[in-house]
Amino acid sequence: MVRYEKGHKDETRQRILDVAARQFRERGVSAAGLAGIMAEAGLTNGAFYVHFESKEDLIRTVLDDALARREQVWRKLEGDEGGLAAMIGDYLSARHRDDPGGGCPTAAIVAEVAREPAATRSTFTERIADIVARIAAQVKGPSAKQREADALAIYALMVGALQLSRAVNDKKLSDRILASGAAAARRLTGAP
Amino acid sequence: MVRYEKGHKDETRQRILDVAARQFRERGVSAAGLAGIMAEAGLTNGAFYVHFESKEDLIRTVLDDALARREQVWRKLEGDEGGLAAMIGDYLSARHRDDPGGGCPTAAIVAEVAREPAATRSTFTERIADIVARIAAQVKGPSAKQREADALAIYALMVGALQLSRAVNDKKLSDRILASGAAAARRLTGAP
DNA sequence: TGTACATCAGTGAACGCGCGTTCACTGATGTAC
DNA sequence: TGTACATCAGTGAACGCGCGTTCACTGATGTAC
Repeated sequence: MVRYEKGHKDETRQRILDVAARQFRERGVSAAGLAGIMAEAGLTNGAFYVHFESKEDLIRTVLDDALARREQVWRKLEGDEGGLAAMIGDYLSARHRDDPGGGCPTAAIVAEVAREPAATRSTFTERIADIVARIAAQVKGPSAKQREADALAIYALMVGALQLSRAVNDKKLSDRILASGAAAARRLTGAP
Repeated sequence: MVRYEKGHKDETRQRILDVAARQFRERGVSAAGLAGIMAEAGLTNGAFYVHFESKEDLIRTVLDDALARREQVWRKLEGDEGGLAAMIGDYLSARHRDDPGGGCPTAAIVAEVAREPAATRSTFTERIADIVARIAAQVKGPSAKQREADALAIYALMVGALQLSRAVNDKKLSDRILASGAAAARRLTGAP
């Protein structure tokens, strides 16, 4: 019925991943259903299992894929002097706050990841370690240990502030959370 | 069938709230079902609607109740010199990390709160504002504005670090997240 | 060149199950006469 | 004092619905002879 061009299956798989990544971040991992994801990808229920073993497999793959893309963004900063400060401002911006579906997977689903099986949490751990290493490479500090510590704190602060800014129902408070978080994160970078 | 002692209904209601607060934090708000909550409270499905209008009503009430209790803990620090530093250490401890069900509701469900209706988010906002005000009262800073900004950043950092420490599947990294988060949060208090 | 068959991404109905919610009913108590 | 009735926290079965997963089937293509 369908003519299978070369790479057709890979494209379909990537389309499912993209839709799932968005829905997981927008609705939450446990609230997003496979039927809804497949429908938005233009497919029916059954085709899901041609591409993935289970929902857990999908979650793991989405995390791996989405966080790897995030790391690429951080990697671009390498060697850029004011890059980290700019990245902090971009992360804690109204635009990012108002687009959870297209934003940081960690901020959207970190609490749900904590409840997932070991395999999923291990995938998450590897990707987070990479991202933290990117931040650490941009931080001023007397030792590698101190730079990693500061990078961990900066990332935690960004993730926490973005989530709080999304949860509160008061625009001005939400804006203050973003601004205060960004200012404090910059202080932690050790920049003059 | 049951003899209704004075305050019996209030006790039952509080028991449902306590069980729900624990299950919401342990499993997540959308993954925790009413039937399971009622069963653990020693009741059957139907009795739920004698006490609450809907699941949303329960979520709102749990948030109000659990965060008000959290604020009481912060309130005890008032006037205590090293109280804030101790509180940060307690919040970012292995004990708190390993007991999500009995811990901070914000760290456990803030991302889900962001997806709730306005009424729920407003309740959350009020309680968060109270807690941040408690932290601000303990922070050193040149102005009320700066103290609120620092308090917001400290709270965001604590929430983010606790969540990350729970999600990663590497004990040593998890411990480093807690320690680095606590050290950075203390730096933000403005203490010498 | 034409025919038979294997491949495989995708279809769509069905599985058992748990969800939030509703409702007729129970039965111990308090109140009215 | 005894009887009739109202109250109401709680029971337990049922509602429609969506969940993750399974599976017999479809039909366009590539391959073998």
